[in-house]
This record gives sequence, C-alpha cells and structure tokens, in this order.
Amino acid sequence: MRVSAKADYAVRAAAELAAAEEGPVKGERLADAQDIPLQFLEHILLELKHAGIVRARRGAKGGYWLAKPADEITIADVVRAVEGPIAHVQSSPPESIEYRGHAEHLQEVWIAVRANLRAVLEHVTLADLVSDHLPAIVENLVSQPDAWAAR
Amino acid sequence: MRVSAKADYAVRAAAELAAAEEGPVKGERLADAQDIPLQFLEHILLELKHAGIVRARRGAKGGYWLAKPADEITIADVVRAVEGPIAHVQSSPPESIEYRGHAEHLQEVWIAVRANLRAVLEHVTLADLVSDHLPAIVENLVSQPDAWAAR
DNA sequence: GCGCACCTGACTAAGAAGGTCAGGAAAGTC
DNA sequence: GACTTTCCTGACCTTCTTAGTCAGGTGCGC
Repeated sequence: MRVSAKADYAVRAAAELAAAEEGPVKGERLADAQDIPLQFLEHILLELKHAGIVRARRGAKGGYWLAKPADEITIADVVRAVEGPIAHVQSSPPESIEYRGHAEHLQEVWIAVRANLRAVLEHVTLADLVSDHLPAIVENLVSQPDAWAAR
Repeated sequence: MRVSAKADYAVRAAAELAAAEEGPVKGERLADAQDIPLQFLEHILLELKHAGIVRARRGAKGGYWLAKPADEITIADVVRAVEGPIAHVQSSPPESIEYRGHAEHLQEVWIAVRANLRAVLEHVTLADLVSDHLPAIVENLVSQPDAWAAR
C-alpha cells in the first residue's frame, strides 16, 4: 500500500513538463528541479514515452514534452505507466480473486478500495496539479483535519 | 499500491476468527479454511497477537481468538498490524514530505489518496465482513459497474 | 510427564526497489 | 563531415522485501 519512489518521481517530472511553456525540456533540468538522480530519471522518462505520455527529441535543443494537453493526462495514467495496475492484491486484480469461507466478502472490500483510489487518481490531471486549484473531491478530502493525522 | 499476501492472509484469518462461535480456534483449522501455509500463518498470528488483535492459548484445547469484539476491529487495524502504516510515499508518511517546484500540490493529492483509503478500511469491521451486509460506503462504491472494470 | 499447540529465531530463494555504468544513436551546429 | 549535445538502451549492482521453510523451545491440560 505504498507509492514507490519511481511513481513519485514520474509524477513530479510530469508536473514540471506540464508547467513548462513551449519547447522541449532537458532531462537534466527536470532532474535538477525535482532533485531526482538524472540517470534514474531517464529510465523513467523512457517508460513514460513508451506509454505515450511524453515525447522526446535528441540532440542540441532536444528534450522532453507532454504528448497530450496537460488536462488530458491524469495522475493515474502516469502512475500506471511506471508501476502497472493500481491496487493489486497478491499480484492479481481484485475482481479475479475468489475468496472462500468467511472471507467471501473481502473481494468487495478490495474492489471498494480500488474504486476510492481511482476516484482521486483518475480525476486529478497534470493541469490541476500545477494550477492552484485541485478538483473539489481532493479539496474536500484534504480539508478534513483527520486526513493529515498520522496513524 | 498493492496489498501483500501477508495482509490478505491476516484479514482472512481474522475473518475466520470473527465467525467462530466460542472457544479458541487452532492455527491448523484457520490454515485449512483459508488455504494458507500453516507455518507462515503462525508468524502472522503472532504479529496480530503482539498488536493486541488476537489472543492465544497453547496446548490441547488451545488456539486463537479475537482480543476484542469483532465489531471493534477494523480491516485497517489488521492490515496495519502486519504491514505498518497504510499509504506511505517513498517510505515516509505523506504529511511529512515537502515538494518543490511545480510538484508542490502533490502532497495534497497523496493526502487525499490516503484519506480515501482510510474511508474504506477504517469503516469496515470484521463483524461487517462476516455478515451479509457491508457498510453503505462500500456497497455504494461496489455498485458502480465501473468499479469492477480492470484498468 | 506427555502430547498438543502455540512461540520464536534463523535461514533461504526469488524478486523488486533504487540506482549506477557504459556505450550507442539521432539531431543540431560549425 | 566532424563534433557536441541529448536522448536511448541494456547490463549490472546492492539492498530490502516477500513469502515462505526449518528446527527447536515453551507453556497448558490431562
């Protein structure tokens, strides 16, 4: 139930790209801006490219840019590109697991968990992230003081 | 963003205990009922015991039982007992991470993710799980057909 | 005191996480 | 066309986690 460094890095780099005005941004600049090891970031950007989220050009004046408008890319897209499906149980998607005995309804619980994860991740776009206004669903969740308490 | 085998096993074993009428249940019976390797399960039960979720007695007529009524133990309690804090980012709690540059609002997104995870896991008790009636929040999420779609 | 069932630490094999290294290949510049 | 720049790619590495197994120890009840 944790977010890997890789996924965190990927979203942060994508946010920098979303905020960049025009023109390709060098990997090095992204690495500097977000304090990410350059060579590791390059691997991540390659995965984002294969997933069709960013595009790139080599050589002088080269760099990376978003393949689509920032308001058409969600955080879920970015996370899935580097981590694979969100919310697997024992490496299988929850809808394909069969529970026995008194654990029968556990499947529905995991399905609900996944749905609630998606409710956030699929509704925040990169454009939202770099603006000063996150979607209402996030604002609501964040405004509960309870949400900030460790546990 | 995945649920480990251990956490899944722990919840399933706890569900069996919640459903058991009176008296200690042997580890072997739990292992059989939920198809969990016995020796692995014993380690898990030990952790649940240390967390104060189950109690145990050795010897003939020994076994495990819940330390509290089933409606006072949530799935979150069980998962945390074996996996530690739910929803960490890069091994740190989201409220303690500082983001720079254009990723500034990412913290709020992770906080919202965690809040939504908790909204499910902290509201489903073991009693709910073994009954035929999950809490309304879960029923609502599960009833959206979208929730069952792979992605 | 004997068997039953939990308790506990040590161990292990495989995989993932989080990188680093070394070189290749395209794009632009002089 | 040589040279620089920047992305592209595979190989490698170290540490940690996962998902167990093994071997015994310890307390409880009869």
